[in-house]
This record gives sequence, C-alpha cells and structure tokens, in this order.
Amino acid sequence: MNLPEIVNELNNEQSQAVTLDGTQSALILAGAGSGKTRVLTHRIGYLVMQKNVHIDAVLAVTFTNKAANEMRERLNTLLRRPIRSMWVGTFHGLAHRLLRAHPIEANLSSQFQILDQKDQFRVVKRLMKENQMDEGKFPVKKVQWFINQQKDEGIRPGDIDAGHNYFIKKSLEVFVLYEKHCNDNDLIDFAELLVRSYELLKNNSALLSHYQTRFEHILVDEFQDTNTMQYKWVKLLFNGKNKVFCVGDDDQSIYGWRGAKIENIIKLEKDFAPLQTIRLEQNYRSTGHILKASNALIARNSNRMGKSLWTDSGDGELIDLYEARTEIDEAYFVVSAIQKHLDNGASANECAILYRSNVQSRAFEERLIKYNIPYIIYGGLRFFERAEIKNALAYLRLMENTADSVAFERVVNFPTRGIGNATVEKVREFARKNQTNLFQAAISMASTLPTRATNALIGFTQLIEQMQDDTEHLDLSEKVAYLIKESGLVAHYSNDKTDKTGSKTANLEELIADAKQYNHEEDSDMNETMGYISRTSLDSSGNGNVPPTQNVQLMTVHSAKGLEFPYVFLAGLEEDLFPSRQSKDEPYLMDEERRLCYVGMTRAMKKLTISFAIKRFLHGQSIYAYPSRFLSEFPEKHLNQIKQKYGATAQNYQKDDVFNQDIEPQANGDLSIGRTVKHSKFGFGTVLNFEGDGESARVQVKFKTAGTKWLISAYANLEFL
DNA sequence: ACAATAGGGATTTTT
DNA sequence: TCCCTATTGT
Repeated sequence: MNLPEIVNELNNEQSQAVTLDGTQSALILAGAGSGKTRVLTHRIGYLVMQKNVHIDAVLAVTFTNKAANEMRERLNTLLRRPIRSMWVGTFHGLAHRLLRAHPIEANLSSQFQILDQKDQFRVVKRLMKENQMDEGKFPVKKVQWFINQQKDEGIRPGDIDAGHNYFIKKSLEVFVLYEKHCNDNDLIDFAELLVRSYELLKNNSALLSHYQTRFEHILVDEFQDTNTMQYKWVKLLFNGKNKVFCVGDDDQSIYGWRGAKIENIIKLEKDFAPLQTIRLEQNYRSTGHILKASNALIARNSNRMGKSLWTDSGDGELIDLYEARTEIDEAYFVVSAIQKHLDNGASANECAILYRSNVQSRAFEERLIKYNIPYIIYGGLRFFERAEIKNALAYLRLMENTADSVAFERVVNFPTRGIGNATVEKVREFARKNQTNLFQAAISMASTLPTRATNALIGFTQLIEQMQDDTEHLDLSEKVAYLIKESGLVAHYSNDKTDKTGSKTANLEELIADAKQYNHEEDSDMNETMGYISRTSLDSSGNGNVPPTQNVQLMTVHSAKGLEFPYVFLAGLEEDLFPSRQSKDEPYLMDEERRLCYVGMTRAMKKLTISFAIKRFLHGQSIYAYPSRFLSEFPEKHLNQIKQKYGATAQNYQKDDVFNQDIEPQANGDLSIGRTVKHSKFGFGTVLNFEGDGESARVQVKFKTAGTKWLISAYANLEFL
C-alpha cells in the first residue's frame, strides 16, 4: 500500500493526524461523527506500511470488545496480512493477556479464573453473611461498589483510613476478607485485572522495560473514558521514547459515574509531553439543524476543551419535538412516526429509540408489538450472563480445574441432588481449616457426614470426574454438548414450567454452537477450554455469530454511544428523568447528563425526533413532569414543535388514530404474544403473555379499557381476531 | 425441594 | 407497577 491509499478520502485534519511524524505523541480531539475510528486504524496502517513499524511494536487499546473486533477487521483489510499476534484489544483483555503470560510473577497460578460482576456479588455477599453483617444496613451492592471504586483508583485495603466513617470501616473489613478470599482461590475480578497487571510491571523492572521497548506506539481509543488505573497503566508503559496516540472527545464522556476521569485528557498534555493536539471538527454524520442544536446544547457546559462541529451537508430537516400527554401517548406517536418512515421505504434497523433509563422501553415495546414492527431491545441480560449459560460454564470450569471454588458453589446442588446449605457449609469449613479447595474437601470429608449427604457429595465429585474422563478426547463444542446433557442441565430445563418458550434449552444449544465457532488462535497462550472460559467472562455479549436483522433498535443513550442511525427518536426529555433526578444537585453530574443528551442527539443522521410526556406512570404512580431543561438550551429555530390538540387522549388514538391505522395481526388460530383478542365482558385487548397451553393455559391480556388481567383460557372464552 | 407469598428497591453498566 | 430475592409453608 502506498501513501495516497492510506490518506485516501481523509480530510486535511484527519490526514494530518494519520501522517504525524512517528516521533511525536498526539492527542486527537475527535468530535462526534468526525471519523475517529478511521483515523485510528489508518494511523496504524501508516506506521506499519509507511514507517516500517513492526506490527508487534503496536499496542492499540479500546473500551469495548466490539470496538476491538472492528479495529482488528479493518486492520486485516488495510494491512493485507494476518494480525493475529497484534496487541489490539480492550484494557481488560490486554491486562488479562499480560497476566496469562506471566502468572507466577503476578502471584497467580496458571489456572486463575476471572470473576465477573455477578460472581463477585455472590462472593461478597457470602463473606458478608459469614461476617454477620446486616444486609439492611450494608447493602451488598454498595459494598461491592465501594470495593470496585477503590480498585479502580488503584487503592488497596492497607491504603485506606476509614476515620470515623462506619460504613467505610465495615466495608473495609469486607474488602480485606474479599482480597484474602480471591488470593486464596486464584480469583481475579475485572478491576483486579488492571491493578494486578499494573503491579506486575511496576514491581518487575526487567518485564517493564521489555514491554516499554517493545511497544513503540501505544494507541488509545475513547480516552475520555479512561479511569485512574487505566491512565496509570498507559503511563507506566510510556518511557519517553515510545509514543502515544490518544483519541477522545471530552464532550462524550458519559461514564464518570464509573470512575472515568475526563481530566485524564488534560493530564495527557503534561505527562506525555511533547504532545501535538489535533481537532477533528468536521462532522460527516448529521444534518445541520441536528448538529447546530447539539452544539448549542453542549456549549452550556463549563470546562470544555472547546470544539465546534460543522457540516457541509446542509441544514436538513428540523428536529421534531413532540409533547405527549403520557408515556403511552409518546409511544403511540413515536411508533406511528416509525411506521411512516417504513412506509416511505426506510428499513426498520435505520430507526432507533433512545432513552435515559431502561424502564422506558416498555411502552414502546407494547406499541411496536401492536404494529407488528420487528424490534430489538439492547441491554438487560447478555448471553453469557444468563443463569443457564453460567451453570453450564461452571461445569466446564470444574472439569477443567476442580479447584475452581466459584464454579463448585454454583453447581454443587444444581440441578438439585440433595446437597443442602448445611452440607455445603460443612464443606466450606473443612476446606478453610485444611487449606484446600471445596472439591478436595468434599472428597476428603464426605464420609464424616450423614449417609445421605455423603452419597450425594460423592455422587457429585464422581460425576465431575466421570465427565472429565469421558470428554478427554473430545473437542470443545463436543465437550459442551456432552456436559449439558450429562450434568442433568438439559433435563432440568426441559421440565422448567416457567420457561414456556423453551428459551433456556435453546440457549444451551446456542452455547454449543458458540463453542464450535470459537477461534482459539487469538489467545493461544492458554489451552482451548481455558481460552474459551476466559473469553466468555471478558466478552459476555455472545453475539459472535448473530446475523444482521431488520429491527427497530431500542436502547439507552449510554449503549448508543459510538453508533449512528438515520432516524433517531430521543424520548423522555423530562426533568427528573433526563436529566435524572439523582444528578440535579451536583453541577458536575448535571454536566454529564448534558453530555449524555448531546451523545443521544448526535447519533442522528437524517432526522431527529425528541419527545417528552407531561404525565408519566413510573414506579407505580403517575408523576407530572416539566419538560427537560435541555430543551430550552438550544435555539427554537431548529425545532418543529408538535402538540397534541386539547382533548386528545391515548385511548382516542385507537378509534381515531391521527397518525396511522392500526395494523391487525393476521389470525391463524394460535395463541401468541401480540394477538388481538375479544372478551365478552372486557372487550378488546392484546395478548401480552401466556403460560401453559390448551385448556389449562393462562393468558395475560391487556384490555383497552379494563386494564391488564390474567385469564384462564378455558373459562375466558376469548375470541381470537 | 419447591411453590406460594411477602418485602424491598427501581439511572446509566464498555469490562 | 414490576421484578428480583428471601422467607414461609407444604
């Protein structure tokens, strides 16, 4: 590849950033939609192809696995060579890689396991219980949060002086116990990945200088989202001879509440001097009105680094602003507008509904069902966080390493096999006294227990050993397929009456498929099973092989960061919702809310529609709300205000839908979610849910006037329309 | 061991 | 209101 090809289709500033001399560190302030990912990948392309930098001398860090995978793909195309060995990944992924490469130096066994958020919660909770701490006074969540907060700052228990703060004092006790528990059991939580790998290098000068020399170029994406530890991590790898290339946008920092420090961008200029700063201010995404309104909004924040985005794509359409009576009315309006876009030839996945809080998705979901518009809600449980998947993986972990106590605890009595809490507590105590793991303890002490418990425990350990033997020569996906049957998980979930759609067994099947397409090459410093287990913790999304679909996308503004859509609906712009009530007392929190709003608005390419409701049903009660302050923070000239005529109510739309006609789902005789039904007394309604089938089925119906009810199908005499 | 029931909490969540 | 967890009862 030659130079023209690398800078092809880059504007002046982009190309200046990409072709910066290799001897200089740089900060690229890249506004929303200014092509930062492109700059980042092309920069690497430039260094490798033009400056003959070896790909192993490049370290590229992102925040999400999605971003890392995208960069890998783009680099593959750009460099036209395999980049398998390249250090491109998330902070946590790369820290993990360091620890796997040098476990001994990091005081770990080669078998160490990663604790995800939920595993961590369970551990903290148990430790608190053992320490007789009152969960009422000390919520596990808060203590867990406290511990993680400290770790994100690189603070160890010994560094903390609780003073007279009782909560800190008690949390600190748990922190100490927690650290001991993790060390004894070879466990690493997310924050610990960073702290531990930092300490690994810090305390080992030979290793440190090896990596400092090796990584001639360190590139960091989304720099505004780095927390203290991540910043220190990058700084540690910097020795003054190598160079950093950081891309970020202070206006899009929306994770301050998780420890991200915008100030890190400012510290950069001091700690990595000399530093060249380049601003990317041309926006290629949004039309004029959207961009100008966004600019005006974000200009209200103080302490900005300063940037003003412009576009040459013209003003485009005005921003629609809809004043809804209720959240239901809001959903009616938004979904009708989406239907219009679809009628005009847009596809569903070009439309996104963004909101501040997940609870807001419900009203939209119901309305989308009514319209038969396909949709997907992001957020909520991810694939590898599902209980059934975690259970299957716990068996896999135990088979791989019987010392894995987290896995042991999880499945020793699941599916139930007569090992109750009392028995497990005895096993724990034995393990503690004899400095051994739970699995060993179970084998050693089983005979000292009542016959029933003895048999059950021996049965369990033998099951694991049996499965180890049987799968010795199987590959990963065959192993998974074997274990989900042999462990009794499939049998258990097929009998699960609460899972009417069979989604749990389907998920287990999906796990087999996922294991099959696992590419072990990228983490070849572990065996295949360990590599797979680690990946499932580090990237819990599980959408490795999800086919692209045509769905309206529903998500929080947070999860929309980095994405763009032609038609964006930004909903719930009300005081106390967006901005959130919890943020209104602190100016710095309010600034983050404003940035969040800015992020939401700048997702829109062609058309932005903002809405708010005067009255909203939230947490079991109706609340009257004022329009969000953000709405008055940009000029009205960018707005097209739409108000519902007085007297119109949500109910009226059904008879006399001012936006669109209802689309009736086709009748096929089957009971299905979304079906319209008629009841002799309650009238028309929509099926929201059901359980069981045939005569014994119970159906949940939302009636137009009578509210939502559960009905016995056999007595209800529902007429399916 | 499981189903029924009562109580409490309910921003955001890259890893 | 709704959902998740802890407790209680069979």
